[in-house]
Amino acid sequence: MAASSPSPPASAPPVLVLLGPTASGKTAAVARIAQALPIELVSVDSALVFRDMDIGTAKPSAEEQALCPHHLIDIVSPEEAYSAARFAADARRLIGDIQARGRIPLLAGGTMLYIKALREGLSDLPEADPALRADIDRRAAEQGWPALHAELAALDPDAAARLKPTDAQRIQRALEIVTLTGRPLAESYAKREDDAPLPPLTVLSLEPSDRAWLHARIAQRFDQMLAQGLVDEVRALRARYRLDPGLPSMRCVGYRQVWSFLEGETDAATLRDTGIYATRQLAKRQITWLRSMQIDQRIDCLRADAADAVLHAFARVCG
RNA sequence: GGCGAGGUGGCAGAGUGGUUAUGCAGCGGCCUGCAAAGCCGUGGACGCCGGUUCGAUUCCGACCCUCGCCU
Repeated sequence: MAASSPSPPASAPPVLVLLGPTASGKTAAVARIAQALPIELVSVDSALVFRDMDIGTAKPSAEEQALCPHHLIDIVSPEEAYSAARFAADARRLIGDIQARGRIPLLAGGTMLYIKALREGLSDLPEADPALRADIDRRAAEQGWPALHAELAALDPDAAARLKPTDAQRIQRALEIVTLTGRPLAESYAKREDDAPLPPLTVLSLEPSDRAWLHARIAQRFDQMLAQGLVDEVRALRARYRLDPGLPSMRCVGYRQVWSFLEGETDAATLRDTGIYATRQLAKRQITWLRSMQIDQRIDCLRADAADAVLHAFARVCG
């Protein structure tokens, strides 16, 4: 449930968690830890799950991945969707497996909802229904989301009252749940999935004390991605898979902007600008998440020895 | 040097004699099976000097600067 103190009893094998916004240096810290502790990495990242999306997701290199086993990377096709619920189940299973091997699970990434889902559990809700969603999307395109919001209000006034008529994604999900269960949303939410208790988590974060520093790093990194052939990567993806811009994979930061560029909707300068803007905005949302989360220790990623600081903090709880 | 156009918030870009568009960026926040998603909120401006006026970002004049054309 809640995170453990930094020094849990020796009887509880530690589960390490490292969170941080994009470009905060998580990958470097993981590499450092992998050389010092018997860890297996569980990626907490909604973009690293996609196969063949390497450059734009800043996927750890083969060399980095060789330092220790990596999990939940390259596990779905860009044509598919992953989810917080799948993550929670996958991570839970992996933690058990890794500990059974006598190794230490390190969960690292920047998708805070995934960690929340793992820590706090989810309600017992129906999973996504692609056909139903397609139908809702079609009707939204014809009538607009406010109309669907009104439809939800007729079915479940309380649920609708909680959502803005503009909040497309949540209106869709609420409609989906209410339609599939035939019950008010609040009733569905009240039923939690009953999971076995999770081992205690030791949660660290890498956070920038200076936003300008992060912005500079983001710009530099995006330029690097472009230089490494991000545009060609997306071109290849489009040739190899049946993709459309509405897919979760193609809505990822960078990929969405390249898609638009390849469609001829924007020029190269706009691609660079919007790619950087989108990355900054992602980082901002991640930082907002972190501010409200329970974290055992926050480490400033501007520190030259940030990776070492993370390692030392984790080494301490590992005894 | 002459003529023309223009100088509006970090950027782009409307507009008005009095109630300060808008977009982008930034910043703050929300977050239960798409979350690198989706959504909400938000500060900030009229080149400079003088004049007209009850009142000028808006009208007039000078000046400075920018761009284009001409010499």
